[in-house]
This record gives sequence, C-alpha cells and structure tokens, in this order.
Amino acid sequence: MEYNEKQVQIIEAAEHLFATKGFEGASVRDIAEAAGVNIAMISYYFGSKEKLMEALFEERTSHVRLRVEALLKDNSLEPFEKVEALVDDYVERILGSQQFHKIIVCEQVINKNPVILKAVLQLKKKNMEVISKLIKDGQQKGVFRKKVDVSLMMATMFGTITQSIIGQDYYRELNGLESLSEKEFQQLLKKKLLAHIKLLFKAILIEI
Amino acid sequence: MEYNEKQVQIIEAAEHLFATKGFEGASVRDIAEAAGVNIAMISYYFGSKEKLMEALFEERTSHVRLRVEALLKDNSLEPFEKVEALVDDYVERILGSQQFHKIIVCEQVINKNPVILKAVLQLKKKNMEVISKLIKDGQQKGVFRKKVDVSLMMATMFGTITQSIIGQDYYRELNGLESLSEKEFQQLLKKKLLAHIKLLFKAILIEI
Amino acid sequence: MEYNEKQVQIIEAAEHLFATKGFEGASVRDIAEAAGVNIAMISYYFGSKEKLMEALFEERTSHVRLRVEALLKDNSLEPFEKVEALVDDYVERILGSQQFHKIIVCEQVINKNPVILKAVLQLKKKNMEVISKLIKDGQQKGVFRKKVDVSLMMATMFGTITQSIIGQDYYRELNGLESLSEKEFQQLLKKKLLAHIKLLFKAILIEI
Amino acid sequence: MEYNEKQVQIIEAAEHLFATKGFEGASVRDIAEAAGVNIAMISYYFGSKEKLMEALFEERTSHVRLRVEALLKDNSLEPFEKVEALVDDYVERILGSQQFHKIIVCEQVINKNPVILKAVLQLKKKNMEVISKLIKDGQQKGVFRKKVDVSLMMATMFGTITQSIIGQDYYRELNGLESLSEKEFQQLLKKKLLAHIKLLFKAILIEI
DNA sequence: CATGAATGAGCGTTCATTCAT
DNA sequence: TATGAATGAACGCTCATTCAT
Repeated sequence: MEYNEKQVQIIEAAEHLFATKGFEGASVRDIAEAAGVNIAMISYYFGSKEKLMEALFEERTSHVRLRVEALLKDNSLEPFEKVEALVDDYVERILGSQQFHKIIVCEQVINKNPVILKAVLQLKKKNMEVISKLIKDGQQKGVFRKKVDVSLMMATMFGTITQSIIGQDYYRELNGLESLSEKEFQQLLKKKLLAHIKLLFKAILIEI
Repeated sequence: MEYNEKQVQIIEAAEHLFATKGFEGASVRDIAEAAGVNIAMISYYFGSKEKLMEALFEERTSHVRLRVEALLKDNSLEPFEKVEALVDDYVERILGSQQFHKIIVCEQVINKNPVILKAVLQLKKKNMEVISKLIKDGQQKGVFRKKVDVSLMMATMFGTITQSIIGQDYYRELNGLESLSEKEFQQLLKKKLLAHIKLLFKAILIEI
Repeated sequence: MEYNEKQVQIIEAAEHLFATKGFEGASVRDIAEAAGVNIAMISYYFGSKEKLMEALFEERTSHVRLRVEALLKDNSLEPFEKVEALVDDYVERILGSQQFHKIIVCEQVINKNPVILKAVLQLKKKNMEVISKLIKDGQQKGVFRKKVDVSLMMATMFGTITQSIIGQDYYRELNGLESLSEKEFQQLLKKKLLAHIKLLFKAILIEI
Repeated sequence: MEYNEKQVQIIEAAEHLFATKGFEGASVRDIAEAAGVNIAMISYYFGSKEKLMEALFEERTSHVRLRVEALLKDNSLEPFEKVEALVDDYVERILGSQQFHKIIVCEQVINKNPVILKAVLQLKKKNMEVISKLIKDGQQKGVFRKKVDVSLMMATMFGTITQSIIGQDYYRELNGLESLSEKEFQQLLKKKLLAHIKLLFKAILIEI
C-alpha cells in the first residue's frame, strides 16, 4: 500500500498519539490537528479510527516479515551466530520504532482490535516457527541444549526490550547518563541490551 | 485506607475493566454497572475516575512495600538464595494479580496519571535499592560478578513475566495444554517461569 | 407507559418537528431546543432518536385500539349507522392529531422504521378485521352489497382525510374561508369531510 | 430541458432513492453511487441536491400539463365520460410513476422545497380549473348535481390512489394475490381502482 | 469538461461529573 | 448518606459542497 503525503502525516500523528495516549485516549480531532489535516480526512482516507490503526499496523509491519526468514537461509553462520543476528535484528528494529512497539504491547492487553490481534498472532507464530527451526538446527548439531522453551526465550527478549523502553528515562537518570545526547543514549542502550540479551540467550541455549 | 463493601466492589470492577478495556475504554457506567452500584457512587466515593484509579493502585500496592525489605534482613540465606526468594516473591505476586499488573504496564505507556506514575517510580526505586544492596552483598562475598546491570536484570524479570501473561493463551495452545484446568495451567506457568528466570539470573550474576 | 413533564415536552416537540421536517430532517438538537431540554436528554430518556419515534408512536396510538372494537359490539345501531359512527370516530381522531397523522403517512413511504411499520400494519389489520365484520353483518342483514372491497373503502377514507389535511391551506384559500378562525375552519372541514365520506361509503355499500 | 445520459442516470437514481429514503435520507453519495457517477457530478450538473430535486420534479411533470387540457376540448364525449377519461388518465399516470408520486406526497408534508411546493400548487390549481369547467359543463347540461365540492372530489381520487400505492403489499397479501406476477397485479390493481373511483365519482356527481 | 481531493458544519451519541433531594 | 435526574463537552463520523486541475 502506497500512501500520499497527507496520509503519511496522519499515520505518523496517529502513531505518536496512540503511543502516548492510547487508542481510546487519542481522539481523531487530536490526530487530525497533530497531522495538520481536517478531521474529516481521517474517515475519508482510512474509513474509521479503527481502520487507521489497522493501516498503521500494516504500514509498520509489512516489511518486517521477510527479514527473519532470510536469516534462516543464511548458511554462512553457526547456530548461535544466527541467534545473535536475530537478536541484533529485533533489538535494532524495535528500538528504532519504539512508539509503534508501545502501541502493540498495549494493544495486546487492551482495546484488542481483532484484526490487529490476529495479525500480531500470525507474526508471533511466524517468529516462533523460524526460531524453532533455528534452534532445532543447533540441537541437531549438538551445540544447543536438548530442552529449550522457545516461548519463554522470546518472552524474555521482547519483555526485556519492552521494559527497557518503558523505563529508559529512569534508567538514564539512575546511571547518570543525562549528559548524553538522545542519540548517544539510544546507542548505549542498544549496546547494553544486545550484550544482555545475548548473554541470556547463551545461558538458555548452551549447556555449561 | 479502609473501604466499605460497595467501595471494594467498585475497585474490583474497575480493576477488571481497566485491565480489559484500558482506562479510557472503561466508562464509569460500565464500572458502576459491573459493581452493581449507582453511577454517581464513583464520583461520590472516589471523587473522579482518575482518583478511582489511584485508589485502586494504592489498594493493590500498599501491602507490597514491606515484603521486599523483610527479605533483605533475613540472614539465614545465601546471596543467590535471596535472589531466588525474591524471584519467587515477584512471580507469585504478579501472577496472582495479573489484571492489575496489566493495568500498571499500560499505565506506564499511556494515560500516565502523574500520581500513579510517581508512585510506580517510587516502587521501582525502592525495588532497585533493595536489590542493589542484595547484589552488592553477593559481590562482596565474591559470589556475584563485579559488573551487574541491575536495571536490565529487573527489566528481564518484569518483562518476561509480563510477556508470559500477555501471551499465555498462545503459550497454552502452542504447547498443547488446553486439557489442563486454568488452575493447573497457572501452576505450570509459574513453575516454568520461576525456573526460567532463576536460570537467567544465575547467568547474569554468576561467572562461569 | 407514563411520561414525566420533560419527556412529554420532548415527545411533543418531536411530533411537531417530525411532521414538519421529517424524521431525518429533524435533528435531535432541533427537538431538544424546541422542547427546551438538553440534547443529551433525548438519548437519556428514550435511548435514541429512533426509539423516540417509537415512543411517540406508542404514545399516540396505544389508546386507540380499544375504541373501534367497542363500536362493533354496540347492538343499538343499524349496520350503516355503525359505519357512520366509525367514520365519525376516524375523522374526529385524525383531524385531532394531524401532525402525527402526517408522520405516519410519510413513515409508511420513507424511513420505514421496522418497529413502527410493523405496528402500523397490526393497526391496519385490526381495523380491517373489525370493519370486515361490520360489513359482513350488514350483508347478512341484506342492507349492504354482496361484493365490497374493504381495502379500497378504507383507502378512500384515509386517503381523502390525508389529502384534505395536506391541502387544507389551498382549500381554505380556494373557497374564500380566510376570514374564519382556525377553529371554525377545522370544524367546517370536519363537517364537509364527514358528509363527503359518508356519501361515498353509502355508494360503496348500498345498492341503488 | 434536455438531459444527457449521465444526467438522466442521476435523475433516475434520485427518483428511486428519494422515494425510498426521503429527500434527507438519501445522500448525494448514495445517489451518485446508484447512478454510477462521481459525487461531484451532482453539484456540477444540478448545482445542489435541492436543485436536483427540482430538476426531477420538472422532468416528471413538464409533459403532464398539456394532457388534461386536451381532454376538456374534446367535444365527442358526454360530461361523465369526460370525468371517466380523466380518472383513466390520472390513475394510469400515477400508477405508472409510483416512485415519483410517493416523493410528491411526502414533499407536500415535509421538506417543503418552496420551488416544488409552488409548482405543485400551480399544478393543483390547473387541475382544479379544468375539472371545475368540466363539472360546470355537466351541471349546465343538468347531468351533474348543483353542489359539488371539487376539492374533496380530487382529494378522494388522489388520496385513494396514494393509499392504494402505499398499502399495495398488504392488499396483495390480504387478497391472496401473491401468485400473480408484479405486472399482473399492477393491472388488477389499476382495474379495481378505476372501477372504485368511477363509482365514487358517480355518487359525487350524479343525483340518484 | 469532468473529477479526486478536501473541508466546515453538523449529525446522533456517550462521556464524566454535578446537584437537589 | 446515597441517588436519580440532568448536563456541557466531546466523541467518531457523514454530510453537501467546493475547487484546483
């Protein structure tokens, strides 16, 4: 789906406001004003507020699906290198779209637009399949543990990232990182998160 | 704060509806109806919808603060045993109040009632202090690593629990656990979560 | 159903505006203003604009049903006297509630609220049954024609009254009755209509 | 006024939708979609929704005016034969354009576009003049009653036809005519209506 | 000549809250 | 103390219409 300039503005404004105020809390008036368009435009372009949310979701996830699969096929990497590449990919992507990630987290708890819920579930399923294959491969090669709970492993990755995003202001203050620019801080956070999650995944996957 | 029967009913109804529909999505009418009281009661007893949320928060967290501190003072336990006890405590508590936990997670992302945000921050700070002490103790005893990022460690615990709660239906289906009763499943989930988090914490804290 | 003062005001305002502007043309804001109440009152008391229409219909027709049946049982009257009494009753009633009658006529053509449509049909059916009995009685007594199309007879009565109501301003002007007071004119119209319809019914029912 | 193909499509769609949903109930979007044209076309071709209604009215009535006058001048017919021819003409025409007739009936009650109202009045006036002459002629020839209320006579004709159109579904069911094709039923209805109205007009016009 | 894009106004409805009782 | 009645404000959405192209 290709969107024109105004549609993109609306989607961006919606992303910001849904992330900040929630779906119910962000009124179409707010969104229209933030996007610098007439209120009627939202219904005109997207049909309804719900459909706008779905469009936002589609827009932000459509390109994602292919990336994970590509990784799997790459035969130049060892099993754990693949896992590390996967973590790199997820952390990079989620930290790069924090607003949207917040929306998805809350959407899974409240509001529960069925279209989105279904799409999220599909995405999760796809993720699980790919990662399960990846892990099975490592198990066959004798590198990974026999028993791995992939769901919990994913929960740890997504959960840790989510909590880091939510608590980043406090994290910054706590570690005296106020002097860093936003960009520098984000890079540091990414570095720390990557090391942390990779350490955890090593513990989960590899017998000591 | 002591609440009478009707007030308790309101708080319980609010907890359920805030967790299900979000703060904005749950109307005072819904809450009043679910609680079996007059609409005006909510403003009458709590002042406003926001104040009701604050009362709910206070009611659900007031007793919590003492428990962590008690743990710290217990001298009969080794450092990592203390960490394990702490994990036991958190997992037990959060899994035992999933509805409320969902509210808090979303509240940190959206709506952002300043009173609650501040209280959550205080709670986090308290947690951090206690755990930092606990870890420092272990470090001095030479059992724990020198460098531990407590924030990330906490993020992993809370994040993993949260993701497990959010994705429990999918987890159940994925692992073919539909035949279990709700209670049995919750117990299994708790067992798995505990083992998983303790494994992670060991990896974080203890050098191999 | 008993209505309080404000509800009655709303129903009356609605009757006037629905008759003047049609159901779609009359906004709840118009009605609320005309009734001197807050806009929200209409949804508050009646649930919706549609339900308000239904309430109006119910309010204006509930007492009607009994009257026709009473007539049938009256044994002191000859068949055609009964028919005349029936015409008296209908003309009296419809001319006495012209606004409402207009609404019903248009409602049968457009908008077609299913609840009302069904109720109108039931009313028609009841009418037809009673009048059919009345006519059958006259036929058995040998006073009325053998073949009478009751539907067309009713169509003539209702149609003539409706057209007279719609065209009353033009009728008044055409016959130079501007000097009459509204009340006097209504009485004259009723007199004329009664004589006219009775003449027609005699032609329909009685062989020359 | 000559209309191009698209304009004709718009007028026909408007006729159908105005008759079905009323003027206010039928949106220009509905009409444009039904006509298979762009929304902007309606304003572009007709100026506004109101003007479209006026164009529809003009289109459907312009050819009518001449027919009644022609009848009057025909000297080959007796007075009551002329009346019968007139009834034939009206019933034929109205039953042949039921949709439009419904619009006009409702338009006289609600919405009240002044242009149309004025035109309807003119049409009525013209009708009345012609029929009055026709009746005066019959009175002079001693065939018709001295006192005839032409307005009520017309009200009976139009009203009976209108009611028959409105209630045709019920009429069909009541008389067990469901097996007839739509065309057959319409022909039967016309036959019945003609006989009925002519009977009534005889009663109105001719002394027994 | 014809239309996609756009809009201000208004729609019916629901909201959290107030207040007289 | 408890509540039914009531309300102003805001909700998401659709309306007829305009206008640049």
